[in-house]
This record gives sequence, structure tokens and C-alpha cells, in this order.
Amino acid sequence: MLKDFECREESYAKEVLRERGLRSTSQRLAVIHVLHESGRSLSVGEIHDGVRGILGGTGLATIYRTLETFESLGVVRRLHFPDGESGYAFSRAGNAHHMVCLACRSVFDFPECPVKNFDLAPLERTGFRVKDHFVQFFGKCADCEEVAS
Amino acid sequence: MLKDFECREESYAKEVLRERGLRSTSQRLAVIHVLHESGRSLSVGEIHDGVRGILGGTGLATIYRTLETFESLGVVRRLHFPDGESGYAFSRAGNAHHMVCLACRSVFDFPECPVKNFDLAPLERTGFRVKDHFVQFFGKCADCEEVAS
DNA sequence: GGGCGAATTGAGAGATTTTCTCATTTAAGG
DNA sequence: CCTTAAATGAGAAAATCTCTCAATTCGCCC
Repeated sequence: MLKDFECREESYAKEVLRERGLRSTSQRLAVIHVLHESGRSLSVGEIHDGVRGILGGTGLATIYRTLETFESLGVVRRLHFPDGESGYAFSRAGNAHHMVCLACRSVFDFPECPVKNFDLAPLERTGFRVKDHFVQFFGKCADCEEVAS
Repeated sequence: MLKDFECREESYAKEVLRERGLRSTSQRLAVIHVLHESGRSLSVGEIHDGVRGILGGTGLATIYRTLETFESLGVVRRLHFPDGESGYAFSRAGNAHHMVCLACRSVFDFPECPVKNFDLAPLERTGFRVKDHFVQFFGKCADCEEVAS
């Protein structure tokens, strides 16, 4: 059923799943499909609706489990918004950071990492050992900027 | 009652509240007190418990409302952890970013902004207009690093 | 292609978290 | 003090997330 929709992102997800000995179920692929197709950050409810639109009755618990699985694999990322909301977005390998439009929640890749060339030495001198970081940019995408003006 | 505990952070919070025409209630000051005293990122439940320890029966709704208010004032920030949890931390003026210990959730100020000197031009060339950003560092504080080794 | 075993899912109950309402209380200025 | 509007408390209600376990499905092997 999903054959017609299969895209590079789904193949990529399948590959990652296989590497970890996890199964490529239609539910999991549908989640990737919905996320990638939208190009936006989606709430759990939106993803659930989207998946049900493709597969029919899919359990909400499956959506939660799938998102958790994919997030641990780095295929999906959870984003947090200033208003307290959060959503999930597809994430290509190597793109740890994202730009998100505050108006339409479109997500854009952000290949360059601002922290990469940042001097952490002064911080680590305090004894704190930095292991990871989280960076997210907020703004307006070209379309939304245009509408507003 | 809170007089004995009053510290610079509470005075600062009072000041910010007054500037905005908001009231300095004992509940609001207790939230600041609990957050600052702990030096950690605290969950809503932990803050609620802490405030009740100072004031007695305080409504949970008040804690939520207070955190929302302070966050909008920039006095408190919500932090998100890789495990999906989130917490709130006191934030001095001008410190938009934080380092958080993954073990004990201690929060350290992070005065220098990695994004400040980052060249956004290549990104904005796509039409995306960056308006804000969110940066958080994760790691191990000196104490926890020591325990682990 | 069929069968096996283990991973995954569905459904709904249950737990947890967050919001809402409105009567009561309280801060702050006169 | 007094007044008035802001803020709180209490608990119901809504929303969100988790759990359980029987049923299903994937991936592997023949």
C-alpha cells in the first residue's frame, strides 16, 4: 500500500531500522511518510491523524512508541516552541539542528553547526564537561514573511 | 515570612514584576526562592513541593500560572532534556543560555552566546528570517564527573 | 510459499499532567 | 484603612501520555 508513496526518506528509515534489528512496519513507515511529506513540525495528534489517513485505525500508543524509537535513532527530532508546544520533525542524518517557522512550523535543515567552532574551553575550565548541545532557530520562512508584509 | 530568605534574586523578580505592573505575591517569590536555592532545573512537581514547604497549601494551578508569567518575563526558563523531561530554572537577566548537568540537573549560567558571532547570512539567503534561537548545553558538572570516575 | 518465533501493534483502561472556573483572598495605591 | 483589580485555591475537567496483554505481523529459515 505504501509502495506508491515510498520515497528516499522511507528507504533511509528502513535502512536505519534494519541496522538496529528493528522491523519496518507499515505504521513506522507511515509516520516517516507523514512527517516528511508535511515538511513541518507536527504534533502527536497531527501525526496520528496523518497515519490514520494512510493506514486506517492506528493506535495512538503506536505513534508514541514509534516517535520514541525514531528519536532514539536520530531519524526524528522533537522540537520545542516558545509557546510551550512541541512537535516532531523528520531529520536527515547529520542534521542535528533546525530552523522552524513560528507561523507555519515549516522545518528547514540547518547543516552548519554554530557550536562547532565555538570555544568551549572557558566553560570547561569551570569543571563542567560539555557532552551534547541543542540548537534551534526560530523565525519566519519566506512564504510567511511575505504574507505578513 | 519570606523576609528571612529574601535574596538578590527575589529582589530582582520583584523589580521585574513591578515594572510590568504585576504583583509580588508570596507565592511568586516562593517560586523564585525555591528555584534559585536549588540551583537546579526543577519539575513543576518539585517546585510545587518546595513552595508548599515554605508557604503551606499552595494550589498547583498557581505554580503553573507563576511559571508561565515568569517565563514570559525572562526570569525563569523552561529547559528540555534529551529524555523528554523538562524543567524550569531561574535565569538572570541577559543569560539566555544554560549548561545543564545530565546527572543532577544543576544549571550553570552561560553568558557567552555561540550564535552571536555565527554567520546567519547563508541561511537568510534562502528567505528565512531568523528572529530568535534556543541553545542549551548538556554535560556533567564537576561534582558528577568526579563521582562517575 | 509456508511456518515459526519474536517484535510490534491495537484497544482501552489508567495514570499523569495541564487547564479552567469562579468564589475568596490579597497586594498596592490613595 | 479602603477600594479595586489582580491573584489564588480547590477541585472538576480536559488533554496528554503510558501500560497491559491478547492478537497480529515481520523477517528469517527451510
